[in-house]
Amino acid sequence: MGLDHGQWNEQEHEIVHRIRKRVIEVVGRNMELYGVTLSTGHLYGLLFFADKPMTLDEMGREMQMSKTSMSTGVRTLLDLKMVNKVWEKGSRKDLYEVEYDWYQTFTDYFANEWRSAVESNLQVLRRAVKEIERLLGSEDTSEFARGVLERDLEKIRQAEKYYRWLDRLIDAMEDGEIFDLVPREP
Amino acid sequence: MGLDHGQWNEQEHEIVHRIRKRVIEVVGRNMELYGVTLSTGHLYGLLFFADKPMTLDEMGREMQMSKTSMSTGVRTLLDLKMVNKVWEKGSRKDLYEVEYDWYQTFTDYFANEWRSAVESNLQVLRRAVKEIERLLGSEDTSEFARGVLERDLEKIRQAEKYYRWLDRLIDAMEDGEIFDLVPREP
DNA sequence: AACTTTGTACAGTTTTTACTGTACGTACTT
DNA sequence: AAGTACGTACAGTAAAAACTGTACAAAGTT
Repeated sequence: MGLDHGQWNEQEHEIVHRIRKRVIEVVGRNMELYGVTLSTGHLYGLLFFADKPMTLDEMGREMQMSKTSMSTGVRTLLDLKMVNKVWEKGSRKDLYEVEYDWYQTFTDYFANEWRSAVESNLQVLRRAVKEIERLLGSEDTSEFARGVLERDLEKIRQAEKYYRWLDRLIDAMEDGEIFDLVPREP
Repeated sequence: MGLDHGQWNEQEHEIVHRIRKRVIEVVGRNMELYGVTLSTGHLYGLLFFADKPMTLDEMGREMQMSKTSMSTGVRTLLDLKMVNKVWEKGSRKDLYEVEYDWYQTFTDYFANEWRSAVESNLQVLRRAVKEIERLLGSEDTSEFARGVLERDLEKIRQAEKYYRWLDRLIDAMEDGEIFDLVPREP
């Protein structure tokens, strides 16, 4: 697990390895909530315990997986801002380490993933509202169609309200207001 | 799309169908954030516009999919509390309709999915902390191992803090406190 | 009690996703 | 300029997930 075997005995190494493995396992598993693969979650766990930034080759060795997989895994985590690329002079390999500010990770996740979902939804909903309103205003629309359209419109309006709320919630996460309501531990 | 063709002309039906389809498409797509399949997302969209609770057979007909798929899809949505089972006397089929309170849906999602993730993580982390503390207290642990263990312990403690925060955030969602910070629209 | 209808378990198939190995472009070294 | 090391694009393969059809248990009807 990337630990120097020279300076301690095999038994101690085993114990640390076992503890880490269990933590990595559960952290990795629950990362599926962020929509990442189990193995990408494990990669994250590996980086979490690494005492220094790691290269793709090192990750591949530890994970017993191809460098290609490490490359794609790391990129996923970069997109989620869960790991950072680190520069170290002298090395021309790319180095990566986890973002240890998990509050930041959490709020970034919403700012990235949820925001774009909310925006695209709102856009489509607004367009649908417009179109329905146009139809309701038209002479040619039958009474029966009016009924259907009005019910749809009401539903869509409700959905819009919800998405606007979600948008504001994401704002509150992005600008840290959320920590007024639910404070961090010191 | 489950609409009675008798009472309006084909053209009107086409228009409504097109509008709904676009909304269903985007709602369904973004439901992948909740970890559900695209087709389950579409099923949700279908139910969203349905003017009455639907049976599995009706869903299958509309979605052009097997009843088995509808059964599993609906169950997924039930687990997420995104649809409700509805009773209607006279019918011995199960009927389902969407939960229109999307605020509720959102907070339930966190209360269900995220809560269990947080709890399992905390449990494992606490256990790891205990074990590390025991090792640090032992005479047999080498200096080098102490260094490693102390660094791990610090990381795990940070993680614990974060999860406790998340736990409180989920509390705030569950009991509606979140709406004090980010109010619903009237 | 025999017959229907309904929902789902299960096995098999198709589709999608994850993963690997090779091949190559870029950039640094000599 | 030739050589080397690095990351990733791409194509192929392995693994996983989604979906279907059949079969059957449970509950209702005749």
